[in-house]
Amino acid sequence: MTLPRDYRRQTCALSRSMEIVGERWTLLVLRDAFYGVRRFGEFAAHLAVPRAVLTDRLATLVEAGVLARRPETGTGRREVYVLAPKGIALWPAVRALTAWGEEFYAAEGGPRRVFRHVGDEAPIDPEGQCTGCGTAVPVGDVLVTPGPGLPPPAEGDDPVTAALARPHRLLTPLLTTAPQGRTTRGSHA
Amino acid sequence: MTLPRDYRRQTCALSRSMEIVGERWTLLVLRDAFYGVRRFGEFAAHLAVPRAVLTDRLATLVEAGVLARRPETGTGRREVYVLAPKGIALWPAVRALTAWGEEFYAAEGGPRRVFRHVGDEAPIDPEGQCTGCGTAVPVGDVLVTPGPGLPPPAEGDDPVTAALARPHRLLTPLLTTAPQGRTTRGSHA
DNA sequence: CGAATCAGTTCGGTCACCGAACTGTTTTCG
DNA sequence: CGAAAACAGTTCGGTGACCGAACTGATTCG
Repeated sequence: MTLPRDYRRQTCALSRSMEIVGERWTLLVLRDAFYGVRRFGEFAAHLAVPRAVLTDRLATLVEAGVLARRPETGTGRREVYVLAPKGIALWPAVRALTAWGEEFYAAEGGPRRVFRHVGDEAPIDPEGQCTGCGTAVPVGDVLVTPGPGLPPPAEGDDPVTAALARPHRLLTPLLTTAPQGRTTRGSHA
Repeated sequence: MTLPRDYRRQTCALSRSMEIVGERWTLLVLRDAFYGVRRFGEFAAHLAVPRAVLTDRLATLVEAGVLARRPETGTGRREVYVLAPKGIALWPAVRALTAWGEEFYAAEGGPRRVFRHVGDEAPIDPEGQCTGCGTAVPVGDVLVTPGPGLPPPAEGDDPVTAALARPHRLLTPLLTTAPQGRTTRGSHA
């Protein structure tokens, strides 16, 4: 595990952020963590990231206090990675970048996923306001729902992709059963 | 110039964004563009990025429609890089990441820079709302002001750094006079 | 004209990333 | 219990991106 690459001689706060979350794959790992992905194999299968890189990113994020590594609650004795408060504070950034991608690289037919307010199910705008009730939606009250641009579920989908085809609340565990074998390739995210 | 690295098999909108703005230095280039940096040499001196990498990033962003390359208005016949509407739409993402860095990696004494609403000069919160009047501040009405955590101006500062020690409105040209020689190292951002 | 400025390009060295195979432990199941 | 699968990483060789420094050619200035 290496230290994050430094943007030397920079005093702007954005450079500090980029040292933590600016490396390849890091923001995709955090997005999955918001979606409720928690275990090493789930991240690996869903993202199709080289496992060594995933190891490095998770360790860096844990060391930075963005993620926490802790024993799985309930049954298992396995370790899981969950967002710490410092990681949850990145939600506006993840939402803004996702919204930008939806706006300028929309799929045929419309957005791939829509973030909705869990109360009234109205979509959330790129700034985080509920378009129904007008309030700022806290991250725990965000529902991820499939949009018209989402590809239909396929046979070879990994369990994370399959689970994300159904509405799901952010920060709640996505899978209860164990994911399958490690040779499956990640497919859709 | 190479194509942006692909996050294969990903259908999430965030992956599309990361293919454009997820490469090293890219978001720092865009931040400088919001600050009013426009010329190749200004970016190079302020960021201390390898010039070949800067060439690649600017070309990628122009090709993607995030920046526009066009002749300098008024006097010069030189080319400048300015934000296109698609680039301006990235402001919420840049603001959110900058705010996160200020929150968790603040300098001694406080924030390095504060974004304010040009009307009432009240600070803008991480979600883009003016803490004074409560409205969402459009990017053109944002004032960047030095904060208590900003290092004092030094002798060797490049012109961009020096100019950013004074309040400045986003998207307006930062420098009117020509920047100095290319051997100066970037210092502070 | 001669010197300085400027926007890139070229180049060799180093390091991060990649994919695939492998290791050791834990869990599942006959 | 014992075998087999699942799981969380580690190891490894190859490739490409990034790095700093020097260089090029066009434009501008004195």
